[in-house]
Amino acid sequence: MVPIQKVTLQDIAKELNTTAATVSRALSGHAAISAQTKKAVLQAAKRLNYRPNNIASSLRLGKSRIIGVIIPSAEINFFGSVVHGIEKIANENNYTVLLYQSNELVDFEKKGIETFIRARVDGVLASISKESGSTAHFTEIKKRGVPLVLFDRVDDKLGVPSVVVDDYLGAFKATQHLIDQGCTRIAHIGGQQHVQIFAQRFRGYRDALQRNSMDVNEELIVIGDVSIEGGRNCMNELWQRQVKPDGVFAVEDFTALGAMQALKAASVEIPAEVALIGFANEAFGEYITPSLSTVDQQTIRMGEEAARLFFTRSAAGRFYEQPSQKLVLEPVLLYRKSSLKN
Amino acid sequence: MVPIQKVTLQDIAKELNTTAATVSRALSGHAAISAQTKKAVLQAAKRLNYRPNNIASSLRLGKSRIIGVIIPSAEINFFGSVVHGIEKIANENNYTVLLYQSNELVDFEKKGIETFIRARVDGVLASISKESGSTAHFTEIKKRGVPLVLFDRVDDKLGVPSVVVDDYLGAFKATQHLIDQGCTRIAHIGGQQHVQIFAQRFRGYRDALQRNSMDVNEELIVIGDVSIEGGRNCMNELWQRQVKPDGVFAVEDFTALGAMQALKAASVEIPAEVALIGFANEAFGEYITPSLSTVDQQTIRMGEEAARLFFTRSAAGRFYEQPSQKLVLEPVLLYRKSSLKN
DNA sequence: GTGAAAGCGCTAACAA
DNA sequence: TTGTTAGCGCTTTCAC
Repeated sequence: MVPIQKVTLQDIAKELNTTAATVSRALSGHAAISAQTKKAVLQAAKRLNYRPNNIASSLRLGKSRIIGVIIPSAEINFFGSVVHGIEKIANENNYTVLLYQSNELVDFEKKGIETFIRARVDGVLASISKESGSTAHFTEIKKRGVPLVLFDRVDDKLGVPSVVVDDYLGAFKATQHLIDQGCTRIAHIGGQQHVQIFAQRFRGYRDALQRNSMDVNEELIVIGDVSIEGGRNCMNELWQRQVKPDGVFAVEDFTALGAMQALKAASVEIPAEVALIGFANEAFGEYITPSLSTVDQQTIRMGEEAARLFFTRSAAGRFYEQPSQKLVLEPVLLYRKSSLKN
Repeated sequence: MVPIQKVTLQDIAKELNTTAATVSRALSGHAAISAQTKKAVLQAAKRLNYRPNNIASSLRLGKSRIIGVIIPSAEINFFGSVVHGIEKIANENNYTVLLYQSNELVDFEKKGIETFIRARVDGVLASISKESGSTAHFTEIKKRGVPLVLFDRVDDKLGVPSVVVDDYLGAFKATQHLIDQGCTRIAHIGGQQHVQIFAQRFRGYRDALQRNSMDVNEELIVIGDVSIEGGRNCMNELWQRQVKPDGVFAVEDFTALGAMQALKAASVEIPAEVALIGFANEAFGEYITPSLSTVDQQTIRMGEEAARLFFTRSAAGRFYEQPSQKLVLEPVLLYRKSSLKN
């Protein structure tokens, strides 16, 4: 039989023949309180094992000290890592993070938004699901005056602050790296071009070639599904064409993994015959053989910056009464075995 | 300039010349309400874009409809997957899940517990961090009458319901599988024996050998650090000994990965010369070459069962006034290329 | 420096 | 079927 404790400010007050108001002030470090009372309250609180009821305080204050975060999936390393960054800053500000997974589906996204509004979170940080045709449901958050910050998968049309990584630059750097390794026939395995970030990576690839006075050869470009399967198929197709690549920039790590599997199956040496680089720095990249060169997207910083954007803009006054900001982070190249010929 | 909406039951009531109580009843599907009123309320609620304030309702009802979950790390695939299972059942019951990462540190664990108590969560599901010398801080939850369910990393001494996987059986099956593949010198790379689950996996390995009338040879057993590095070192040590194994059961997937790297470095063919199997079904196991055979720990089900334990026991009356249960799930073998000789 | 009183938004017991 | 009233636990304004 377990006795249930439900100690409130009242209980402490009774104990000391004073009122809840005084106890509240003592505990919250209010200035106008005698050292003596304060000490007595602190002791009694400890003795009775008092724990503040955040629900009551939230109701009274009209703020919950909770940030709601919507991500497509916690199982994608990228998002897990961003959340880490968010949590860090949130903790520093005595905020708690509530997580919601959209599973890349608009319906879940809507449910998440609904949940957060009901929970009266103080702000929402979100990365938009791939499925999102319409992003209208996000305006509901804004309409209610609840701060919204987008990260990575953003929609500029929503007119809210956001944090992204420079996909164009990352792709440019990755391609330049292959050029530096001596590759002369660099292929690109790309993703659906209606997805902004994939299109930008494609642009970065082309521009890097041109900057180095190299031709952009259609024979070396193949667009497919962004997945292991997709990478495998694209690589096989590339390998059957006239011109064989000696370097491959894949739009994303899982795609690169598929390409690697296809090359291995064809007994092509990596990186000796074909150098390979991906994008995203997924966890498995370190573990596979050869380890996969890739572009790190500064995930932790992305999370930190998104959270900071929420806090600083909220502190500075009404969140939406400031010009919308877009923070662009610089990606970092990770040189691993799949691309280093030396 | 964004107008901020703060619509309450009162606002709807005024609109319809009735009271908040009636509106509340209409919205919550109370029986004693006229179809007409109900319809009018629903319409008005929609028109005014009303959203219930969970904070107020939680305070009133004394329950938050939130489950707090404490896990060591979201970046370990295993836990991410368990959380998925928890969320599924939570959603079905209209509950929200609050996640807290302990980073394997007791201090964070304590902070998580503190946060959850303040947030007045209706229950806590937790997996204990590796560091946990003492688990006394968990009694704080129980003492307050808040339901606590442990999963995977449990402590029977706490006397709370729990869900685990049968580590002994998983290890037994894994070893039996290597025997079935024709291995006759099966090595074990084990983890620190003071960790319960590692000791049990060791036991399963030995018993499987004995059941098949095979010797347990000390030459084929090496205990080390549970990590990639540890696996690599242990494998190298094994390979320098008199008796060379033709099968290896590693205590865990990362350890198996290290072993695989060591074998590859020594140009040993897997599985032809040495068959290899791990434990945990980490994501990378599918992607490496050869793909890693392993023991799946029924993560989703573990999460589901833990959540169900919370709901059913809570519904059945006072959570702690029932005998404590321990649910043991049966692990499932995943046959992949690293162990299949056929 | 402390107390009294009100109210955040909701729900439930009771009354009508 | 609906209204009245009270109160969940906290914080804050206004007195004193």
